[in-house]
Amino acid sequence: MSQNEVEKSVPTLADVASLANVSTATVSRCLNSPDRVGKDTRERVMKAVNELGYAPNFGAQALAARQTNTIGAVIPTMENAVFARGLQAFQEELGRHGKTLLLASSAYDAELEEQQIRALVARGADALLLIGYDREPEIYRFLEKRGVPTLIAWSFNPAETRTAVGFDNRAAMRALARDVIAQGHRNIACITAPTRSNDRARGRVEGIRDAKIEAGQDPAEVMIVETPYGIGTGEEAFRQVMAQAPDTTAIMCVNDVLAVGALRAARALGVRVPEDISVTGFDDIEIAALADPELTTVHVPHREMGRRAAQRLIEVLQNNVIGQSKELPTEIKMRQSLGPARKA
Amino acid sequence: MSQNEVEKSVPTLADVASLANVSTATVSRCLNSPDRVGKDTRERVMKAVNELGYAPNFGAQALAARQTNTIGAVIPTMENAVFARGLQAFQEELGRHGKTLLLASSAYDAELEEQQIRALVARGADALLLIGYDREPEIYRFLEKRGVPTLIAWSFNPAETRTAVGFDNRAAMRALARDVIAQGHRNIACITAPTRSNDRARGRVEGIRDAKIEAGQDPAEVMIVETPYGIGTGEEAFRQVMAQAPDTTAIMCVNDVLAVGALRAARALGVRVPEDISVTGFDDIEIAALADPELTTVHVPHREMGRRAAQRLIEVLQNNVIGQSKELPTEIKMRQSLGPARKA
DNA sequence: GAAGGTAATGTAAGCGCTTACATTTTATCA
DNA sequence: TGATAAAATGTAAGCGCTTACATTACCTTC
Repeated sequence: MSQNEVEKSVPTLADVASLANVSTATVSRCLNSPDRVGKDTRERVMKAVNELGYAPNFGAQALAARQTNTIGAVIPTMENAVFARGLQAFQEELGRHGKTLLLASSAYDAELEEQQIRALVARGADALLLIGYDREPEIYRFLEKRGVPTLIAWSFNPAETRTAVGFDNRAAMRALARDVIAQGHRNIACITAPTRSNDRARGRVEGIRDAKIEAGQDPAEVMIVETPYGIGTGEEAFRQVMAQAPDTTAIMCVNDVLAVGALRAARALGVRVPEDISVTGFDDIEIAALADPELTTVHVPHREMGRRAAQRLIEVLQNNVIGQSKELPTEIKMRQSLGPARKA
Repeated sequence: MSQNEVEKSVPTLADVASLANVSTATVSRCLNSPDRVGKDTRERVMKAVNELGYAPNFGAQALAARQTNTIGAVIPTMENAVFARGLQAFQEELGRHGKTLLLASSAYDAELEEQQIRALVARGADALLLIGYDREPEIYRFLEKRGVPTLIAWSFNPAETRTAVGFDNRAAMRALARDVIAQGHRNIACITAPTRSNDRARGRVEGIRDAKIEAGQDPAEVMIVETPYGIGTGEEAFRQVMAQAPDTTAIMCVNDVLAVGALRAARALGVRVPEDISVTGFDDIEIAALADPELTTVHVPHREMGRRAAQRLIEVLQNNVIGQSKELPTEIKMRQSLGPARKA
């Protein structure tokens, strides 16, 4: 020992160094690349580390190493099960690689999202995960200027240049719409979340129109009701469709939550699903299978998406190259809420 | 201008200072305590900041200021809606005060939780939010040694000394159990999540026993089935109760997810709820009101808890004092799944 | 056994910011 | 108007770590 007065404060690298009788450089090497240090030296240093209960100072490390081992994510909200699920997998994978998650949410508000992105960058996020492509070009410019690698999730669009790990929202909904049309439905309504600065919702709506066109029908026939995310808003939207377009035989919702709302409203109104009207969702979250009738929907591999996104970002940090976009497959879950169109 | 060669790299405080023709100290003051700087100087500096697109370097700031403005939280999992909801509110409130959330999850695993706590501290979390009291004393010692203020959420137990913002799990369940007993139930079963290192679940189970005792009944009569969190596991547990204790007239579950599982199993088995058997939940998440029959449960103010927890932690960082524990009220939501006990 | 190479360690220069303290400018008032 | 206080700004010393480069120790090899 060679101590001074009180051992009050937190030990630093230098304390460890002097205890182990080596230079700070050696201690640093011991901690960061142990094989570049002799065996007995290493043991001596590690012993000192334990004895002192040393742990590196984060700020100093970040400053000197120029990275924080922290990855940021900005999602619309954790209260939406799809994001909670994907993010959980994302965080788990990050943790497995020694990275930590910095999290912020935008409440589906573009301006708030921008603020949050800036905040995460200011907090030293080494890379960023963002949901969907839609965003002011200015933000992307900012990110590039700061050199923060960014990955898009939840969307995959071959027409876009940015790297994404996601699925083709439009194609997925188009596939489901084909099935709906195949059941004889022509008067289709769509309940959607706001499509402004939300390419996922917009793509899904487009998918329905695509299928109408394919079937030789007029895409303008599709009644669109835009409403915020929620069960209650889904109920209201259903009522609105019934009131304004009583001929409707199928309602396609851009997510399961709105669809469950529709189902509830149908029951309350005494409308039978699927005998009187069919309802479909999107996402395949837990309540989809729990609903009564069980909801026909599009299954999205949220967990896999989160996990892969994390892997991608970790790769970027290592190789400094963000690879190709990756499209994940979706799958139609045919359940009870979709049936043949009723006769007019 | 007074520049050298390429304006490639990220601008620093010094760049701003020389552009604005002031010292770095003044620039720093402009950014951190603007009122300590003259008006025109301030304007000149801010102009330079914008011109250069300057943003502070996180590591340097953290190192010099000895804080990161980052608050950590370790939760069991985001996939559980109660945590997603509470955390969402927590993060929103943090954001409102310029703090950022560092998030990790433990998957209900004590050892993983410890790792995550250490990781967040290593990433410079200024303070920590933890779920429940149960935890190795060693971890608390570590946190104290490192001087990281810690707040407990989701639990409130006057017998514990640590500061918490939560609710009294035991008392809440006791109250619900009283209502169950008042409906004539005596053969009560309890489906619970693992109670080891989970004082919330344990408290809820205890609450049932408390009520039994109050009613002059033997608390040992309560059949306990422990199973991991999930709808599927809830279903299984329900079957197990039916098989082993067919006299049971009420099943109290420690959370809504297990209860919904029980409800499903009941339907599959042709057991009517509540005519044949009553089922109760805990938490009051969305599916509780969506279930058929609607689930009688205990409403927990998750969002308020998250918000208050954030406020507390922010206070600590300012005043260096973590105040009194705060108990939040819960409320029994009487719905359809609880009814009178069937006659033997 | 001298030359040349490799492995282990040390030296010290930053990284970009905050802040205590020193200095200069401006305002106030007898 | 000069003394004095208050406000504005500057100077410079760290904060604790990483890492390029320099140095030393230790093997090989012919």
